[in-house]
Amino acid sequence: MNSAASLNGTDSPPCFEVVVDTVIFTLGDHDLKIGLVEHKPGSEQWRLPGCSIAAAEAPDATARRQMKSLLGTSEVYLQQLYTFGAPERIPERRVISVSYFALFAYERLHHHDNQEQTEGIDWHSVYDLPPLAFDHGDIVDYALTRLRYKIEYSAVAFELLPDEFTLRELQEAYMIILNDHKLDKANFRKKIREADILEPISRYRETGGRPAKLYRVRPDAQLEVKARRFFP
Amino acid sequence: MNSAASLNGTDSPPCFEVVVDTVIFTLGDHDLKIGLVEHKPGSEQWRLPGCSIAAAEAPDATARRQMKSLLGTSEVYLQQLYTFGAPERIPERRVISVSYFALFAYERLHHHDNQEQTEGIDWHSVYDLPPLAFDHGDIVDYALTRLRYKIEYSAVAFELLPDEFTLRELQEAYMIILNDHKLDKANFRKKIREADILEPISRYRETGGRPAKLYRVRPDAQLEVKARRFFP
DNA sequence: TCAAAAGTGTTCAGCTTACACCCATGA
DNA sequence: TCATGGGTGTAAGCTGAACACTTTTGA
Repeated sequence: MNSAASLNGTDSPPCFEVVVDTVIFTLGDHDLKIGLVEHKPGSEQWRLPGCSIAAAEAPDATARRQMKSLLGTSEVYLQQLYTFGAPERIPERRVISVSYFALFAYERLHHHDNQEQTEGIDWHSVYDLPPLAFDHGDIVDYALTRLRYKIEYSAVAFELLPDEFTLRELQEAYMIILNDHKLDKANFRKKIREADILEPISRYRETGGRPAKLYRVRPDAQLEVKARRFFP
Repeated sequence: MNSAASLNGTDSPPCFEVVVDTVIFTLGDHDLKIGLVEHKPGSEQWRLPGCSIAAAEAPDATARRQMKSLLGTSEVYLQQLYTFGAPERIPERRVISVSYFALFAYERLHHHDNQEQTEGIDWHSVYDLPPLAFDHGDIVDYALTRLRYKIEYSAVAFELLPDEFTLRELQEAYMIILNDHKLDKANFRKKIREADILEPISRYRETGGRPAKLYRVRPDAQLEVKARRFFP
């Protein structure tokens, strides 16, 4: 009954399978979507794409390898989220999951070289998800919360947009991710202008009315905004 | 060379030792300190207290068990931070570390029943740390960053204070943690008052001058402050 | 009566919010 | 010339920073 024994490392420690599960976000059809795979073929249940960590591999590398395999590129914004390890999270197995989120521009799904690689993945709106296996619903909830926090003090929203975009498209990205469609256009634009992270390019996007100027992220932009103090 | 094989789980996945490493913060002697253990007896190197996850144990439970063992109580604020798993992080071993931070009121170190339990731990100022083994310096840096973020949008600072405290003591806690000793007294108090999370008790603390009213956290207080928007 | 520390009110600059307005294009 | 969406300026109100002030105790 002496728990100090295991603290001292005198027992031989147990051994675990460790996987990386990734919530891949993308923006398309005016919606925020994540990539899911069918849990069992033909079943109505879905799960996050997951991948075992290899023996001599860092978790970050596992996540990148997974993106390369699923999306055809590992040039994806990736961030570790949380490690889920409740013993009962997967029935009759003991798997510890290191979760990540990935941000991926929708246009790249249809333009990269080996398009067939993405076939295993189905895209589902985060606002209308099917039943998810295991604790993957919790992982998605957590990923969405963290994504919303993240876009408020850094500029990761650009990772979900094409290289060139209009200010309206950027604003729409924020509104979709935050699920808040009441952002004021004038104030949004002023903030973006003051943040000094975009530069206009000399082309325009055709819209229903006046054409919209196209912008891109300044190559030297400082995307991490210094956090203001909430409290006190 | 087909990475899809391991994605599909057809290979038998490798197996890892997984430990919990905890950065235990406390406030004392007008300083922010963390608990360290000697890496090897008599060496000048230190490390974070760590503990292997047991076969049927959630990582959170491992962290609580560790606190019970080290501090004599598991009633400690605990939060998971990040999972460090680079293959070279520990020479000649393969250990994945799920890191946590813990917040613990200093007074409890000297008042709880089995005081001798804390003997393995030495307390070191985060502003003057000895050399740390492995990647534990990175873990501490990250924990400190996260603690500073956390106290700015939630009220976890109280976890580091005794049950009863003066407003000056609270302000000092913030100044020490943020390493910013220029907080304005009047503005700090106004913020705290408006946050409506404290209640005065009818006793006072003797100080050098006018006695200071003692406060405690309101039992029904909403300690997580809703995040304001940084960006846009 | 003085030092020390607790505790409060007031001003001003800067930011957020709300909203009104003009501009450029296609039908 | 009208509908549509792009794009901007400004006034009102709120927040935060700075600072001066009063209060209560012990020496």
